[in-house]
Amino acid sequence: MELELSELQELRRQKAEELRRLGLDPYSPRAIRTHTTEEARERFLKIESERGAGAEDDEPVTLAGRVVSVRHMGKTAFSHIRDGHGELQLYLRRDDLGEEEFERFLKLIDLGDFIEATGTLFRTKTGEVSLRVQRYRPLTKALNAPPEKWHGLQDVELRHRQRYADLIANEETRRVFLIRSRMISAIRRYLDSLGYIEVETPTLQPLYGGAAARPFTTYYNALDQTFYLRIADELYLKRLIVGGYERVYEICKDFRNEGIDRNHSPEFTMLEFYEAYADYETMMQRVEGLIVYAAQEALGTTRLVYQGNEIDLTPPWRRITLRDAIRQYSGIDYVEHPTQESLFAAARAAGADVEPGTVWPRIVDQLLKQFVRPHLIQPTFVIDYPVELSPLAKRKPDDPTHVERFQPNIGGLEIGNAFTELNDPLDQYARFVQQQKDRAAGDEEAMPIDLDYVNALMYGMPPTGGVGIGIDRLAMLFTDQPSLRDVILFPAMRRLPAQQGGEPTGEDDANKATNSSLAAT
RNA sequence: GACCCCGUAGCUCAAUCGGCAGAGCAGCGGACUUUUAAUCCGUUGGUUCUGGGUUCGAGUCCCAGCGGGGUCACCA
Repeated sequence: MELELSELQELRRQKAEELRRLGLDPYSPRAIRTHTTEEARERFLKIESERGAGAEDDEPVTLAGRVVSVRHMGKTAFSHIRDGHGELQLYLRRDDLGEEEFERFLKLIDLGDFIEATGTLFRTKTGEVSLRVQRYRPLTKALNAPPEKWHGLQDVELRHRQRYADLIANEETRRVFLIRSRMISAIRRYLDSLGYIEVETPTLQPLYGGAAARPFTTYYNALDQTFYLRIADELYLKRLIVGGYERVYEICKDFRNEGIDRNHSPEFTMLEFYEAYADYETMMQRVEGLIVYAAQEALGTTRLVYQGNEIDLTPPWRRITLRDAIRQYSGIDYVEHPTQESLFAAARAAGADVEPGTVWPRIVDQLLKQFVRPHLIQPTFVIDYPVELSPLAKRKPDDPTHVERFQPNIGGLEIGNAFTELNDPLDQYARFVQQQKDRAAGDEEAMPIDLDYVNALMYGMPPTGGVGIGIDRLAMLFTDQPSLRDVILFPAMRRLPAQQGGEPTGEDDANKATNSSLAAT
């Protein structure tokens, strides 16, 4: 099958052919660079500080990178190349390169190509550190022209479908994912420094649990059974606490087969960490410490701006019980409305967006979402949730209707969920049974009973605190992005017919799976 | 899943009330030996997302579809 090239692509292909005719490989197997652009600039600044203004390097350096601009002026040309560390200007003169090489650069090197350039560092009269090129060599011919140089790539769909082009065109995109990466590595360093061990638990699970969500379903051919992509790793991590590890964490993808919006993605990244002999008080301090450290490492500050709001991460963070928060922002005290009918009426009267059939816990949740969360701009722990909302959390000793649970909220975003873990196996079993009743009553997201987990608890889990942090939401906060998709490198998109080289072959799996939502369709 | 908005050159965007599809960047040709979105002269490039319909005439209006975005629902 012949790949059809556009007019512009064909022109560039011909230039690649011309390079070949000249004995130059348009797809060189290797680059031989001596310095990154960053190292070259540092080198020159050092030389300049030693020898004074006007100094020029006397040793040649070789740089490699993508040509991102060319300004031709008769018998000279300026060009910027970009590598993974930054950009540096090339200064090309016909008198330095010879007429043939100089013309060849102008004729055969395009924006987007990778080249290698050797020369000496100096500062132009306009003050820019530059490389006076003695020779250059093509490394990679780009057949696609880069997006518009001034506006970059704006089309949201293209930016997501072709993230590579977005990264080439938009400095901001490069910044966002760099910060995300630094944030995650800082999180690992922080937990490692506290003696946490990083573990890996199954992505494909025979039974899903640890959260209320609809799973993606797939078929495990080798085991001849339906499996689920994990919606959480919670129950596995707590099994490890049962096993005797004191501090464990995992950063992984969770999958929830639900809607996509600016705060939700069916495939998202979660950090969960569990600590024996700790409770939710301890874990609040852990969260404060973790996020402050990550911000300091990734951003160099603990004061940030999210969507126009200035946020100060300095601990201690505000704490407010869920009951007080809802009372303060909606005027409703849900404790005074223990029945669905009563709470529903009060919620409706307050203007809450709830349907008549909404169950009691969901009304509470709606009140939280609608009235409280938008006000939680500065870091705030909302604590102590009704037991009905939290089947895996431990009850408060002085109030068995509530559990020791908190959710950190920053910038109006719910960035996590945590509690003192329920370690009473019989209470846990009873909660599972209640979930099963909810499921029978039509709650598709109620958790299935996990008897093996109950069995694990029967071996004894010490008092334990656990936390889940939504890494993507934290990345939104750190990078001031309004949508989760802006901090996910390759957000899921519908497949375009034109994108396929052929039909995908996932049919066996799709046919066997009772729910083929995971399989290619 | 419902509703609303968007889809024009490789990219960024115009196109009056329904009346000859245009500009900038990129590309191509040329001038220019320190430029910074270089500048200047010339120039190529269109299935206006797809398929129907209305009309003398559709980028524009109507219907359906595809793709994306937003709001809602769903998402402890």
